[in-house]
Amino acid sequence: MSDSPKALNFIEHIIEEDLAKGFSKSDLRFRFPPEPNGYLHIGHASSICLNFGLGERYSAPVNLRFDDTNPAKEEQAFVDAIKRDVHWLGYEWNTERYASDYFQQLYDWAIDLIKQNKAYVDSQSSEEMALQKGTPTEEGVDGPYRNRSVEENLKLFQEMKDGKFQEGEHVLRAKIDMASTNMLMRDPIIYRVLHKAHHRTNTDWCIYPMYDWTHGESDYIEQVSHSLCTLEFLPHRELYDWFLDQVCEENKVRPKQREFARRNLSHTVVSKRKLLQLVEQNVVNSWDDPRMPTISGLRRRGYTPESIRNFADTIGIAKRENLIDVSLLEFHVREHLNKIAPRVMAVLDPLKIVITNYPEGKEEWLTAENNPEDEAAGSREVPFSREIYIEKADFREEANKKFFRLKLGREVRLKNGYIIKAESCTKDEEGNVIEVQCTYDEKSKSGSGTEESLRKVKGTLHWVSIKHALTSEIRLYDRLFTDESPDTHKDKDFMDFVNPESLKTITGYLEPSLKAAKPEDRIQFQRLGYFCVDKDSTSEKLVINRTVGLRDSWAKIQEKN
RNA sequence: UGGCCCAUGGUGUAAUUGGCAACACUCCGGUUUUUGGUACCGUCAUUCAAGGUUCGAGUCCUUGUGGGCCAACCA
Repeated sequence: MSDSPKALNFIEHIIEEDLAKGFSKSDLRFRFPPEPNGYLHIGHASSICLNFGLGERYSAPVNLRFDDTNPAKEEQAFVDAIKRDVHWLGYEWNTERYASDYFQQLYDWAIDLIKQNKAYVDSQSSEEMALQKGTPTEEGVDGPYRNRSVEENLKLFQEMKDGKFQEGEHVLRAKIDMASTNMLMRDPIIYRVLHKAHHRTNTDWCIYPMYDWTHGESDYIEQVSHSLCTLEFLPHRELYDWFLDQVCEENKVRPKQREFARRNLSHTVVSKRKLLQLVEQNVVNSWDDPRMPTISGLRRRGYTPESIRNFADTIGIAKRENLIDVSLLEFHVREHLNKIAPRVMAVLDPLKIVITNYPEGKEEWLTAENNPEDEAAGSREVPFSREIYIEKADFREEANKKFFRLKLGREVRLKNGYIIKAESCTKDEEGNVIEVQCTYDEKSKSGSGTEESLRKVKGTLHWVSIKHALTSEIRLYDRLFTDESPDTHKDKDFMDFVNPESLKTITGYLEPSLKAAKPEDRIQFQRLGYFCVDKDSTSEKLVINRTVGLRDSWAKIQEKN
């Protein structure tokens, strides 16, 4: 894979340099480190694809490591959901790890730090400590407990561990430099007291290590060679390295933290807080609502793992601010679904057609190709009869030459069927067309090979036999936000940009072959778009989500007029 | 009145490490088509600015401009 002609991203360049400098390829190791306090979303997918993609490229192991150091926020349910989502994306982790597996080691190392006079127990309030910490432009000052004796520190830390203190009474801090230009080096807290049950260690501990102390050391324990995180952790690197300096042994791999810019997707938000707000305020129905940018939402929407991986692959990875247009994501679903989704006919906005010269009561089954992109997909039979539905938008009494569809006096091809001609139509009191009377050319049947069947007519319409149609609930999804970057406006709340038409529920009429469809089945409704059977479906009634519409150049032509 | 990071078409990412600015998406135009889909072809940049080094700069240096991050007992 490493001889792939594809251009390398800057992380890969770093790895190649390390390799060139003598780092052993067999020592390469990566990790994906989610905190189990929420659901994975499209932004995480980039990170997952980066890390696991590196694992594939270099045949290196990738661990799934849960960064579970804050029992106040973390739950087993999230662990399960995260594992399911990573798996669904198509990745296998080498080993499943938990930062909590290392609590004892971390504790032992903390004792060493204290003994070396590199850590101390601070007994001030967080407000007092914040005051001493200074600001980005002002140096901090040493606090009153900074020079406690090693013995006292040892004793207090032991008592913290033994549960002798309330939350907030004491913390353990690394003794680094209160005057550092890097705020994170101003004696960062490494342990706090938390009387909370942990989803894995239960009540074994009442002190919990902080992120900075935990993450790098966990990388070291796992011998992760390249620890990749997002840009906001860049200032943490100095601390990451400082902590590593305290424990690193010479013959072991020293992990290297490198930072990349998180990918931002247009027309959505991705912060856990905002996603939660959408759920709680019932803007969406759940975390896996098909409008959510969560992996579970995308899955339910009908996205394929391949399309998400291809998307992640083409957007790449870099260090600059970015806003990736959803159209790129949509391109990748269409690209994949075009290859794999069986074609099927469904009418979503029906107009009744009566074929007046077709015998009443007659029905015949026509052969329809399942997927023109995939011969192996075979064919199926669809029923045809005297009364069918077509889309309202496919008929006009009069129209100019650009309108390739059905109009009075003109012909059109019914997909997989006959050529029909519109003769007349009937309207309701308001003037709406409610039925069109057509005649068909009996010899024009698709695939019959007759001269008539080979006639070129400009338009081809999808249709469904009324008598045979299955009715189903169709959920038409659109972008959740009308603004491309809803949460970056200084004067407006992201909720102001919620698209009121992000979901339209209608009734659709489907060809009967869909009867056996199951949740997560993906299909193309010809000329309409890609759809996916929803888990809300019952044996009585299908519920079908629109994943994404087909590209629609007709809509563009109309927009221009 | 600090420190650090970043800047390449409308969008995202490349550029063999100083040698013809490339790929994908979008947009627009066209060819093919029993999906106005797919496929295929074509158009769209003086690389934030100004200086400097060099035979040669997107790449190196300086300054400026613009954007981002940093003061949670979160990760």
